[in-house]
Amino acid sequence: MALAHTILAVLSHSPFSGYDISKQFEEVGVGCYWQASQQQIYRELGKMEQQGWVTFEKIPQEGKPDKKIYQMTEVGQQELRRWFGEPTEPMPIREDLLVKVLAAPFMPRDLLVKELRHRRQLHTEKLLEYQAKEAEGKVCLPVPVDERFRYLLLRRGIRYEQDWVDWCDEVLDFLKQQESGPSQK
Amino acid sequence: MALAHTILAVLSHSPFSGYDISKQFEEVGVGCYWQASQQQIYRELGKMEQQGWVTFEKIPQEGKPDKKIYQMTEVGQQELRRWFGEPTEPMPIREDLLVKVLAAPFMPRDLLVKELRHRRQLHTEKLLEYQAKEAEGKVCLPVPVDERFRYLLLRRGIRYEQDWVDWCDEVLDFLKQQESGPSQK
DNA sequence: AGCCTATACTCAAATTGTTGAGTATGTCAA
DNA sequence: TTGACATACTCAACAATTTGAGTATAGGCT
Repeated sequence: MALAHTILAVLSHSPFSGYDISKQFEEVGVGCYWQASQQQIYRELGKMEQQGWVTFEKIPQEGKPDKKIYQMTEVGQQELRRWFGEPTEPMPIREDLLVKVLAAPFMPRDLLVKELRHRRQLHTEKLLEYQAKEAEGKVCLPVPVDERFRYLLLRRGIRYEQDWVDWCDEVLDFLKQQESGPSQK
Repeated sequence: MALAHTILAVLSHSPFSGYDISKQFEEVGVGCYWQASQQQIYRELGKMEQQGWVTFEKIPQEGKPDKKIYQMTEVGQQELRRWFGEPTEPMPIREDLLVKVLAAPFMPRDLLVKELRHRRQLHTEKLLEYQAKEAEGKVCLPVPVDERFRYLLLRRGIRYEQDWVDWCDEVLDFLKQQESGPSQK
């Protein structure tokens, strides 16, 4: 049920349309740590409206479908606060790449190397993107409080990507060592 | 579809019963980077059998239901190899805790601190568990090849938990600083 | 003129994941 | 001896996620 709460968290900053929210889920701000498709968001908003967590105002538009601007209700705020007070559990990692490492002893070594390089590349790109964002934000101080919290999320993203890159290097090093000197069978 | 491939990866080490596999998913070896419930595994094994990726041998047992020992087929091996050659994408992070940080500017600060300490604790425990495992494994060399690959997975787990602990500390520091000197509004 | 992208939302289907109950028995400890 | 725990699997229902199509129009590119 965390999707609903993520939407509530977004709406606590300001009212948005479903489309706006889905855009935010694609961006670095939200999307780098919680993904959801447009369809999921629309459906969830529908459910949330039924539960009274949000209300919407229909904005008629010409040439486009009517926009629905969603806003948190008092009930929604209470729900968010209630959820905020509950302890969370870490999400389990679910990574195809790690499954590949599990299967690796029985697979051609070069395919694994290729894959690791590929992943290293992807994580490096993300990392650079986040670091650019970080440098950008550091220019102008003072910053409003919620910007500072966003910065902490960005830090989480940076660490995460850096960690992946480092691990890829570690594995790549391991494989190189194995190759050069397979001293033990 | 990665669950099926994870099961194939497990079965490439040796034949197992569904129950055995589900046990492995609970352990550090597999479970720390791919979770699945017993029911999921049984269901998946059923599907895989229909597709011809695995076969099973019924082992009658006294006092217990018959055991089904699953084994990869030639087709299953081919499938695993095909999948192994395909590039993988990083899984998106989905963390309640990060959603909480997003909502944090509008929530009581002490609840966030409590939550961060809680999570820091959980990750520290995991970390110690993994590090114990690491130290254990380092005693006796030489090690067979597939043990070495398992070690790389353990390293991924260690890094992951360490990274979470470090980030929690970073956020906790940030909050302490905010508290003591809220110089800018 | 034809195509792609962006805005803005809806509906349906398939797959995956979670939760809980049900069947059966052996072992170990309080 | 009662209750918890481990073995070993099945079935059912629900919730969540993914995938894809469908409706509609404006604006820009070729």
